Amino acid sequence: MATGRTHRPATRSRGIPEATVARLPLYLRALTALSERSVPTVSSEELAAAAGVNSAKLRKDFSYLGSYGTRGVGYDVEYLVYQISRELGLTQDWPVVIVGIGNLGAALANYGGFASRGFRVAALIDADPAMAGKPVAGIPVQHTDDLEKIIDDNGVSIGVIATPAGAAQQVCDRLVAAGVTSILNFAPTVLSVPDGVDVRKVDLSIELQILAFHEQRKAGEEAAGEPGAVPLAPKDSGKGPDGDVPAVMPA
Amino acid sequence: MATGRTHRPATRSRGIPEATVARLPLYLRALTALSERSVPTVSSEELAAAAGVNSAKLRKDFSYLGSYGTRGVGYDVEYLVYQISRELGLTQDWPVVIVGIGNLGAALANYGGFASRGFRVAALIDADPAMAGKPVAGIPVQHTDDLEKIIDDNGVSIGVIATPAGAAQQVCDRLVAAGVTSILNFAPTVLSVPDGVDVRKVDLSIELQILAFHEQRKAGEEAAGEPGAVPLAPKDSGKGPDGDVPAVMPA
DNA sequence: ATGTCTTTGTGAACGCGTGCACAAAGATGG
DNA sequence: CCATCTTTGTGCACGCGTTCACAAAGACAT
Repeated sequence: MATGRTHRPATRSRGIPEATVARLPLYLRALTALSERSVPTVSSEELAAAAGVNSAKLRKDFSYLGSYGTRGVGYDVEYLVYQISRELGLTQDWPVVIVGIGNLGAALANYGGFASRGFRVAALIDADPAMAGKPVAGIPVQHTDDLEKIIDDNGVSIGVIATPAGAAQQVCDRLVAAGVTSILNFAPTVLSVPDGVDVRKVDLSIELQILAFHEQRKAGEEAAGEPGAVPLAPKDSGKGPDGDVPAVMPA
Repeated sequence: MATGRTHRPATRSRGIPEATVARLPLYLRALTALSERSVPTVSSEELAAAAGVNSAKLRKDFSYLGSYGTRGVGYDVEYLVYQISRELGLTQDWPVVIVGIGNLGAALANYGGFASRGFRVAALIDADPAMAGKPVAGIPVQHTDDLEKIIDDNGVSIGVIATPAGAAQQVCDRLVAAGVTSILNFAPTVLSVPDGVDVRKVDLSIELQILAFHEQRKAGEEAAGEPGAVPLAPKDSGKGPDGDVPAVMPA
């Protein structure tokens, strides 16, 4: 691209495509593994294979960060680890609160992957008074009443919601009002937030349903032999006819 | 967002776009809520709002399934619930095994969202002999040695991997060899699988890293000139891509 | 220095997904 | 039966992301 200066004001969002941002953590993980094995350099081909992506895509991704490679050699592993870490903002410490300490919330609190890289569980919050003070993963659970104070005292800007669906929006509103601007939502609900707040959703049952769709398609195809000629209902998966009938027909 | 699957042509001759499939569970959830409130019909506008998507997108999504709406009225809720359920393959029962019963695996076993719609936890599997026989979520944990037999006996085609990263690929290989063709992977590793096997990845730390990127960008931008609330000043308030001092230069 | 070989960085084409805007379809009321 | 109103279904254009293919850049050997 431009061999000279960026042709755009600094106030504009840096031109890194969202899809690229989503892959940077993947590259970082692969690079960290290489770094631990003291591998000095790596080619786009090798790294792409380790990250499970196309090598041209990887090179283009890195080109958005700048020209950190050496032609004929590859990329310097340590240098790239640093650059990606910096780009992702992992050179600083991010305090995180987890709200909703049920089975999932407790698992998240115990999850090593959080602390491993830049993230620190600053507090655990739950609405159940019986939980208050009880330590989970070595951190005492605090009551929802103190949510705003906890956010403020710890300078938290990232919140994790692991509450039941019914409580998620309310918790979300309070987090945002208290200053949280990034939310990772595990509750099976659509959260509405004001502009400027990022929400990422992790929905376990949706992932399973998507798998089920493909699974059914696979089963249907092998029954039909060749796809393409079946306009409707390749549904039987070999488990026998189900005799389902629509509960309601359209008027 | 938590995507991640093996690259494949995917679009069969008569295929529903992948992006649409990913939204169907969202619609289904919204429709189920309406159904429980005995709402007879719903317009694309209302349903789209409930699902958090654009109404034109929703109508186009439904058009891939067929013409189930009535112009001037909207969509019949019950009928649409049935059609989407059928399309996703949720009218049949999907036995699922969870491998790796640590904090996360146990949380998944207890997660109500699984059983709620078509999915049934057929077995819990762990490599730790001390876990064997111990009930989790009312289901006794079985040892990894019996993995193949369990898959076979229960006709399992969907597996959930919640093991440490180091064990994931090996577990994956055994699942696939035993007949599993869809895998939901929680381990922070890239799994390689043969063609015909679908993998979806849920990576908690990647989600957080993506949030951190946006969070950093937001913090960097507001340094450019907005008076008033400055919640917390990031140490690395580096604004430009250039100008920062790298810790390590490429050799 | 020069040539060869490796690997990056990127221009360009392509395909997918999104959203606008509108005509067609059907309900509803007179 | 006709007019009007509501809402669907979709043609179309646009932008993003992916991939190919190759010239440029540098390492390395002679």
